[in-house]
Amino acid sequence: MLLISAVNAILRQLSANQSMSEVKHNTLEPLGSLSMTDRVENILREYFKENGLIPGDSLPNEMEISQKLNVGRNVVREALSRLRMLGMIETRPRRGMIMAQPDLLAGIEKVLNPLLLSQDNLKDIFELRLILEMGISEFLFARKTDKNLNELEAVVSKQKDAVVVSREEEVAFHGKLYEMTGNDTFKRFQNLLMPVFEHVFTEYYNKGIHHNIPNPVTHHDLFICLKQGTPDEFRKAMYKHLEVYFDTITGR
Amino acid sequence: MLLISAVNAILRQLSANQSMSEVKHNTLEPLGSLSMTDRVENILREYFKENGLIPGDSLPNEMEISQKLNVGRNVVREALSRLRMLGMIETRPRRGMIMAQPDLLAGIEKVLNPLLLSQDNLKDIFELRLILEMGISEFLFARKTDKNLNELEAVVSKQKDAVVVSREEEVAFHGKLYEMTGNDTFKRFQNLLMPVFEHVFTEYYNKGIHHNIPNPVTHHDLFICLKQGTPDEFRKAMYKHLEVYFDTITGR
DNA sequence: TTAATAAATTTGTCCTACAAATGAAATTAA
DNA sequence: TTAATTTCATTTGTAGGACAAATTTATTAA
Repeated sequence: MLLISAVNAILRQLSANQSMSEVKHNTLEPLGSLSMTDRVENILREYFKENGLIPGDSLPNEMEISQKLNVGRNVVREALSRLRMLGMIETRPRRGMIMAQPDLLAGIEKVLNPLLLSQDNLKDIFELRLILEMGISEFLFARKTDKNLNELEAVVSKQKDAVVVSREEEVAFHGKLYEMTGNDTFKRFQNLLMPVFEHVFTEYYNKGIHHNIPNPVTHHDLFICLKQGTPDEFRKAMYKHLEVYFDTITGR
Repeated sequence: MLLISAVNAILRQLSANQSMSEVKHNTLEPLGSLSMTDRVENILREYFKENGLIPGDSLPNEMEISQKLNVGRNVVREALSRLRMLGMIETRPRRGMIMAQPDLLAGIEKVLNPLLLSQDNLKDIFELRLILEMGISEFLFARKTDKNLNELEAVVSKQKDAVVVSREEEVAFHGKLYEMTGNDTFKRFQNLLMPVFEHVFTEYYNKGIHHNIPNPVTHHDLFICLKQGTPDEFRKAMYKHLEVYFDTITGR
């Protein structure tokens, strides 16, 4: 029933493939030749949008879908399995499937394997972190509270004025900053990027292209600046703090 | 063969579930009870990492995996289907499966349906765009070229000093900026965020909370600033340009 | 009317089967 | 012997059947 409104579009999409077995190897297929599973996945996602489904809405059962689309239940299940992975749908035993709130970062999370990503992607992620760190000033100052600042102080007090801090301390400090933006997605996103960032930089650093930064800005300096300064001052300090990284992008 | 090194760990993980049919409803299962497909998906991703597989490496075939893991081929195929969607693996007919370079943003792309995302997620995305726009200055100035600037000029020349520009012009201008960062992932990421950003803002705007910005900074102003100014000046101009959005986050 | 029981529905899992595709092997021709 | 062609074997993609578990719904009993 639920699928009725989409049947026409679906049939249109599938009709070209109905007599697949005869033509598949005759027609010169475009590079992006899609499997049935790919197509069903796309059809379902479009169907969700077209029909304005929202979390909680129930979906037709697997058999109904597979019959309407004229594909095997296996194909439908593979497509649904993908959507389930992304958090778009949930199945409650016997109650059938319902729409859910997808996890925005689930897809990226699973894919963040430095060995698999292209060099370009790795470089992009490296830079993305720098962009983000430079962009959070306004949010930090708009949302800093005494409580937040005290917690941040607790983090930096362990590091004193150290120029070189451990990986854990680095993550603790910047992680706390991300948290203070009040943006959970941003925080999670940054935390995902961090290991990749380090992976890229270590690789780069091991190539022996080092620069000594004259007057390094420590975490403690940043803290003071966040407490007493302005967004612009903080950003300038952050730039200084990250200068060794920024140096890598200007080709120096 | 390829799976041998992982078999022990795998068996350990699966052994608790071998006699599933008898115990499933007796033992109080933790909330995050995983399906076989979920577990196989995790096992495979771990296996990729543990064994340091890189793009091009070939994988065991489906039967081998399903036998080694002692699950049905369907379960294995559902897990593989997920990984294929993320671009982690590819299958070449008859040659079997090989590792591939995953598409970093494929997962997010599929999930960006404003009707499904939580209000929190939508707000986060909205803010993320602002963070990114504020963070790109250094990259723009590091990578601007005469060619780039000319292309940007072509975009703004169509808009003159207009304060209100169409959706297309908005996308064209800012999209060009993202492009000029020289970071393809960033550009793609921003372009994904844009529609969501607009969706959130329109919703917000329709609630009638408007502010007149005294001296609006136009796209043309930004262009001039990028051409002749400094990163800091450009960022200040960008803040002004986006002020109507920033106003929404300070609770005004 | 309420409680207990039976039936029906739907997902998760396993299994079998087979077409298509293609690399490898075998066979044939020069 | 070598080259070309044919045959064979392997692996994925797809279809479809079967059944257990779980839970909603319907039915029956008190």
